[in-house]
Amino acid sequence: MIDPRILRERPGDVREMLSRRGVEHDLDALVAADAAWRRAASEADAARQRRNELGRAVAAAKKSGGDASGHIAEMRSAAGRLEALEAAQREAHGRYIGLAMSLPNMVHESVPTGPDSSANVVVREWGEARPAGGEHARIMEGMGLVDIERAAKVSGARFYYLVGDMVLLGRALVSHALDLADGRGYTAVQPPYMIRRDSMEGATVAEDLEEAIYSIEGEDLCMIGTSEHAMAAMHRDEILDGADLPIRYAGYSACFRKEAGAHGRDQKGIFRVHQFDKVEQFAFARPEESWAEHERMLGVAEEFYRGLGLPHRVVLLSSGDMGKVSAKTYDIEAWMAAQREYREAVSCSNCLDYQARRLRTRFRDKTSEATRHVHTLNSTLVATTRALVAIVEGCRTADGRIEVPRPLQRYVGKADIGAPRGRGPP
RNA sequence: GCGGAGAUCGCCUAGCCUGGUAGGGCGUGGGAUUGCUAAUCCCAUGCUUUCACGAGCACGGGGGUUCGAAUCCCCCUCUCCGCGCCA
Repeated sequence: MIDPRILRERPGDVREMLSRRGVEHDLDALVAADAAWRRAASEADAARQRRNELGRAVAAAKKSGGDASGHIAEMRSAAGRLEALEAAQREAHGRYIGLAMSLPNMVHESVPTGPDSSANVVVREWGEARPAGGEHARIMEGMGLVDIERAAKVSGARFYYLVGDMVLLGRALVSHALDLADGRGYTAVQPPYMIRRDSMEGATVAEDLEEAIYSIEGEDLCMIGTSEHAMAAMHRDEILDGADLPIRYAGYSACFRKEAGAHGRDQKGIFRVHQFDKVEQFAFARPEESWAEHERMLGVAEEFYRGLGLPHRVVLLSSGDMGKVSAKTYDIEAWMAAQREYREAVSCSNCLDYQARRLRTRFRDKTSEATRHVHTLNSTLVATTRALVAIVEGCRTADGRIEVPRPLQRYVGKADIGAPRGRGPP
């Protein structure tokens, strides 16, 4: 949710945001609902004040043994009026919230304006992006490192069994990411993989909830699409101590995605799947420090890919390509050698106070001070499946083995991966 | 899953039976005094809104009864104890 003050004082800026994002939204209805709600609230407020005064008068009269019947009669008639005013207030507030919750976040001035990814801007490139022939699905299946067919039989499309050394390599990515995060001031957190619907609604927008998120039938629970969802909601309805900021978490979890809008895209292998493991950077920051935190966070993710020796580039997403909760997003796109393309491996966003407002996460330095909403930021450190694809396609030796990136070797226990020693599935 | 007990302003707690402005202690912040640390005293210390005075809201959440609910009734959530089941 954006600050209602922006809506009231600078509606032109909000309109500009909508046009830059290419999103339709009934702003007039939202502004009207805001005004109606505030009016209804102050009317109901006045009626409550009158009721409270009368209540005190009744109590005083009864205490002194006097006759309170006159006041009680007046309260009786005021009660019906108050009820009607409260109903009007509830209705107006519901209308306002409904419209405000679906309004996307403001867009930062440094974000390029454009309809889609074609307007994204490449910020920098790293490493030598060499094309290669071996497609990850074929390589991995050929070496018995993944079983897509049986996963399809058991679970359906976009699932996979990882097998043998590929499991160790995935685990190594997670271990290395957690160690790096620890060294950069992040506290590791393994969050709940299912969260209640109202928590999910605070962390994401309604349309993503429908398209991307799995719900548990018969329960008020959703599967997280990323640990970001669980981390963002972690301090909901809290007032944090400003001295504790920034709070940096490295969320480690499985991620679940419906991929409902992706029919036909990236069908092969483990590139686009319903489930993967991810280590995610998440930060709660002071508003005046959040842009520096954003760059810092991107830097940690870049450090991870540089350390693995994986060629990649940093891209600043355009206004039309960004998520609705983000004010500015960088992607790190890793080189996928067989696709001969850079593809998204990391997404690093500053959400300003948009999530914090929805989740009521605030802070202050002294109890005498007014509360302010924190800023929330999130960035992938590593999504295992995407990184595995980049490694399998990009790190092949002349004799067809997969070279384990140096920082991962201590976790995998070997320098390269060949065919399994007769233990893989036939 | 069954039985029992609970949830009050950062922490502890009173109030609930018997409905009528949510009180106290600790901690924290500010001030006074005392040649220091300490002790003592005063003020402030849930949230929202207001330039301010003030007003409203708040006793886990939501309904209901009532002129009026922390208090009575119903539903839900969570915590603790015992039993059952279980990695």
